[in-house]
Amino acid sequence: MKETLNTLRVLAEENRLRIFMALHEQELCVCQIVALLGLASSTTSKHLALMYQAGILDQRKEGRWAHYRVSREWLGDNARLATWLSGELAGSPRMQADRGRLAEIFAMPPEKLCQPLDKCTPGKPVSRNRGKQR
Amino acid sequence: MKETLNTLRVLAEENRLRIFMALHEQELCVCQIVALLGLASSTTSKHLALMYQAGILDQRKEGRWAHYRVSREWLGDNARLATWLSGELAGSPRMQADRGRLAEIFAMPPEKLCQPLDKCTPGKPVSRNRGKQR
DNA sequence: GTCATATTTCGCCATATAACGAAATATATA
DNA sequence: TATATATTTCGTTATATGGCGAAATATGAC
Repeated sequence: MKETLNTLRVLAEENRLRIFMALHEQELCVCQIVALLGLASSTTSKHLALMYQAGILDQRKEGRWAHYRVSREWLGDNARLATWLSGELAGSPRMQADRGRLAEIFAMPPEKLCQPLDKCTPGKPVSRNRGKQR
Repeated sequence: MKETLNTLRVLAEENRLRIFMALHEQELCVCQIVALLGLASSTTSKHLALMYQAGILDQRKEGRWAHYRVSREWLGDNARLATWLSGELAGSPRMQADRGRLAEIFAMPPEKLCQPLDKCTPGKPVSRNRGKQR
């Protein structure tokens, strides 16, 4: 029960739900999630760590960047919960707005935001509008 | 999203999860739930009210007794979540202990606990071991 | 009516947690 | 090495919430 309870507790927070939906189908680096949520990076990092410790997120470190996404294993083990969540949230105005915001983030010039797909190197020109990552 | 968030928040608490599992397949009155959880009746009542307001529980008032059960409508609308929850929790030692405790509660003499099926009237003899209600 | 009982509401206390900024850590670049 | 940047950790603060007991409410019994 402890684990079930922890899963519910971790997901029962607005910004973590937003993170879940954003990382459900794509991998993002912390700075992108910070830009999406509009929270302090320290706060965002804490949310990500909590979700990672709960097994909901996978982490991939690459240089100074940390990339997160929803764990495939977790999705497999909690398919019904994930399906319920997606079904409930997909049409929510808040999540639709987040999807739009994410498109803006992907389109941002490299000086403004780290660019994980291109090693987040500011200064080097980076192609825009690459679409979904992976 | 608000409603989804509220559902998660309400279920992300140990005693409310125990209530959910106990009321999933049977109706119980407050005093039985108090006996099951071992909490003060005021605390138990607050949990029940929270779950009722979230639409998770139905309430049926009969005389001075209030009977609760998981709402059929809610179960229909949140089947995937309910299935996930039941699957996660059914085998949990805590929930198994609760099932055992509930059997004891059903077997209790009427002087010790209200007996909703028999109108909870202390003093009148009440048949025991009636098995699951409705 | 008065009394007893089931439930809820209220007030209070202790703990958990989400937020921030500052400091620490880690890594790439000059 | 020194600097810059991405991320995490730490310390603090404000708010939310679970717990209890006491009081209030509601209903049945006498």
